[in-house]
Amino acid sequence: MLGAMENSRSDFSEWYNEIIELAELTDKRYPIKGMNVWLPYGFSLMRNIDEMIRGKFYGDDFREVMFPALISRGMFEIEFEHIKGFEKELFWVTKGGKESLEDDLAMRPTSEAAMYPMFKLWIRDHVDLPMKIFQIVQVWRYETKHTRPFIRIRDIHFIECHTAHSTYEDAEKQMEIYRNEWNFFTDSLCLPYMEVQRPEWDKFPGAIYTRAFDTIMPSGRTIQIGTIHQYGQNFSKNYDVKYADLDGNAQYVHQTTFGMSERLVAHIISIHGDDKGLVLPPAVAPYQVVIVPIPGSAQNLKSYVDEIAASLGNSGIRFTIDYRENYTPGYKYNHWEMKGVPLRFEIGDREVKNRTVTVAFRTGRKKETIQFTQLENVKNMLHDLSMELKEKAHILLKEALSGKVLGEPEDALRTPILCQDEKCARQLEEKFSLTLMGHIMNYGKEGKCEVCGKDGQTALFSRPY
RNA sequence: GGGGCUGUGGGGUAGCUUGGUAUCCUACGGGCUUUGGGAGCCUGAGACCCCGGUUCAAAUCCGGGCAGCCCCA
Repeated sequence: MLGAMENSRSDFSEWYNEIIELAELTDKRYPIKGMNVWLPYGFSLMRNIDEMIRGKFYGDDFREVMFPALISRGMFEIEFEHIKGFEKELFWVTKGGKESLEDDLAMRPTSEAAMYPMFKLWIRDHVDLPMKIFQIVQVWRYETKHTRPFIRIRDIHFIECHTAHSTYEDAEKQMEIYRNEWNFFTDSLCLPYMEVQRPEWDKFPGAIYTRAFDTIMPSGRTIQIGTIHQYGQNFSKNYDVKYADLDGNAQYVHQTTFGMSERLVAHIISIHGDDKGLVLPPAVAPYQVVIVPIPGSAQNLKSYVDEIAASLGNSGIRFTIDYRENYTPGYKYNHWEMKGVPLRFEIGDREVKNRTVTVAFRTGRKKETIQFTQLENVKNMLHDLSMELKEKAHILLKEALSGKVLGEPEDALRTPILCQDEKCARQLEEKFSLTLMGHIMNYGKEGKCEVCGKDGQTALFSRPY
């Protein structure tokens, strides 16, 4: 079956659908459009990502909360562009048992409308600020078109931060903190990204401005895998979230948000995967090491494997031992490569006799044989492997930006200099048959607008997922 | 938003044009034998997406629904 993956870069969609099933990440046979079942292996990966992110947020003084999934019409329908931005993708609960509800309840598509009425109760005084909370929950969006696992779904594993501050400047500082956090996350996951300023007409409904973290897929299309939003006082004025400042005057708070989702998994699969299957970043791989014992003449194979396991356990390495009978070592090698396990230990007669460990790297580097006493180096090996992943992935992004796009026609992505004028943007969208994502903040340069010649900077036009 | 294609054991498929007994591979259970890059033999279980229509008879033809995939904007 892996044969179909031989040209992973030329038929990305087929490869993507197939590897999700083979690696047992989710089961997409659940009979409702756009809703898939997280399987143990896939959910373990997601949970490890959650934990990595959770740990960082706790360290940055966020507190974790869990809001109800339902939002009343009244909370939502505060007259505001926010609701208009979401009204077409809400799921509504309209009945309780056999009775119609007097007031329909919306399933949250994101949690502003759920949280901010509570913020109004919680925030009274400047000492209550800043308020920084996050939650990791499911959100629901009624996508009507072309759902795909992890990329466009109706039941989304979502990570959202919400903050409230006394001043716009404080909120801006928070935006900078988000950037640092995002850097940490993508470094752990070995993902490259662009920070893109969304154009006015494409920012988050209700935001003053939106910075999206866009990245490249092997198909040449781009995907947004994170966003940070500056709300200023747009929401607080509508939800009446006020605090008393030092002089006792009522002021509206300034707010920000940071959102991520299971699209992180989509990008990990896509950017690191190869013809053999997944390649998972060591920081979040369900198993960082798989031990494959190879039966032979050695009597004490199991006890030696136990020694190795104990050593890995003491080092805090996540590992599994594949003792399945009726499977040859070769089968197991392929199986765990497909699952993306970063390191494989092969333990047979030779290793038992010499007290060594043969280590195979998922990135394809030549196998190494190390002494048992060198096992403490496993963390370094995982670190080296992470560096390899990062480097390869960053090269893919840079090549895409320079026009060398993987499997797709070369016009899948364009990066001209553009000014702020919507007319110029629309003209180029028409010309390229691509969508403007915005100006690239971290890879761009300044120059003259390709259309009108006014001051501008590098912009990203692409076909987004 | 527009268009196209497809639903057959867990996965991949043959059969559909021309209506009548459902093919093969893989995975799975049991047994034996094997194990340093996808082992072999024996054996077992497992399927026509749903609803309606046409017909003596529907996997096959028609309509609707649900689901999946692809292309364009």
